[in-house]
Amino acid sequence: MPDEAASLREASEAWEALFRCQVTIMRRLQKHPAFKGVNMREYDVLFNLSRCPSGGLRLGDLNEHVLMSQPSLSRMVERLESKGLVERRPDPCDQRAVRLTLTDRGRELQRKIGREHVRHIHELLSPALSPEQLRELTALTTRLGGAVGSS
Amino acid sequence: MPDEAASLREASEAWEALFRCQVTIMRRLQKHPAFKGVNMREYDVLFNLSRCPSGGLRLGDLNEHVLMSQPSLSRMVERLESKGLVERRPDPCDQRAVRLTLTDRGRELQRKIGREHVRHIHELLSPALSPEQLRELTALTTRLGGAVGSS
DNA sequence: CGCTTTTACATGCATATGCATTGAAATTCT
DNA sequence: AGAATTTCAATGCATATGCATGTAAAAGCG
Repeated sequence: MPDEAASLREASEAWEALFRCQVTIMRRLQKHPAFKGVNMREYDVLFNLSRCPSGGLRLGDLNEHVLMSQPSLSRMVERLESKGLVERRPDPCDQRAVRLTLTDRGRELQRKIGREHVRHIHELLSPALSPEQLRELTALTTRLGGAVGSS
Repeated sequence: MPDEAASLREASEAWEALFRCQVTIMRRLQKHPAFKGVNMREYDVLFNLSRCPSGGLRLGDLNEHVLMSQPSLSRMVERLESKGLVERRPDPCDQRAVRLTLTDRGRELQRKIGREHVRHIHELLSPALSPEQLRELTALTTRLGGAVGSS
């Protein structure tokens, strides 16, 4: 049986390293000129909407993928709508709900920012980790996120 | 020579997985009752201050470890000071700078929250990854964060 | 079926955040 | 040394965020 204290430490060290790594990379990424008109949080919303079938995504479902309170997200979507990037329409199956979709302009902007963003990510990560290490990191974080999300 | 497109994809998939994993875990962690009086961002400041020699940390240096603008951090420190958790005193070597230290109350609070926080982290991560995997994740993110931070 | 409870999103309001800028001290340049 | 530039933190101001709550639709229940 493994030592309790060591187990606590291994977990918190992993989280600390993951978190700090994320902060460091995020600080770099969000300085990129691509995020001049739309910040990373807003981009993340556009990105999430771009990755879902044309039916659209409900606000609550979107909210699960984003680090933000429901009211804040509601207002951000409102702003994105007034910028003509997102469309909110009532869900036919549930009159309380709202279905969100990208407008054409929204989709276009997401793709444009996405292309530059991906290149920047590549510039930051590829010099640091080998392809195998990148895949290993992907596997570990995918597994971890999945396990925590469904528990 | 590796394929350019594949390399772009590997890097952005790794970042996407890391980022989403971080969001999922963070959403869980910040709901913990330990963060009732002091939120995670504030705790992170206390934590960073707890990890530095008694001389204190300069605002700008602290800012590099935290995902926040300099003015926001300046004001957060102001609030933490008015709560009696942090002390700001002029840096003897540089009259422009401020050196931040935890007060006794601040250190005590950080430790108290830290203990519960560590336990919660353990509850979330340990069922998902083996000790070896946790160490592997620590190694990869430490390396990545280090490389990006110093580039 | 009517009544209670739960779910999905929006709003009022206080507070936190970021951008642009300032103030002041250190560093650089000539 | 003196002027120009850079660096560190604080502040004005507009905006974004979160908490508590409101509104309305759906689900549960006797």
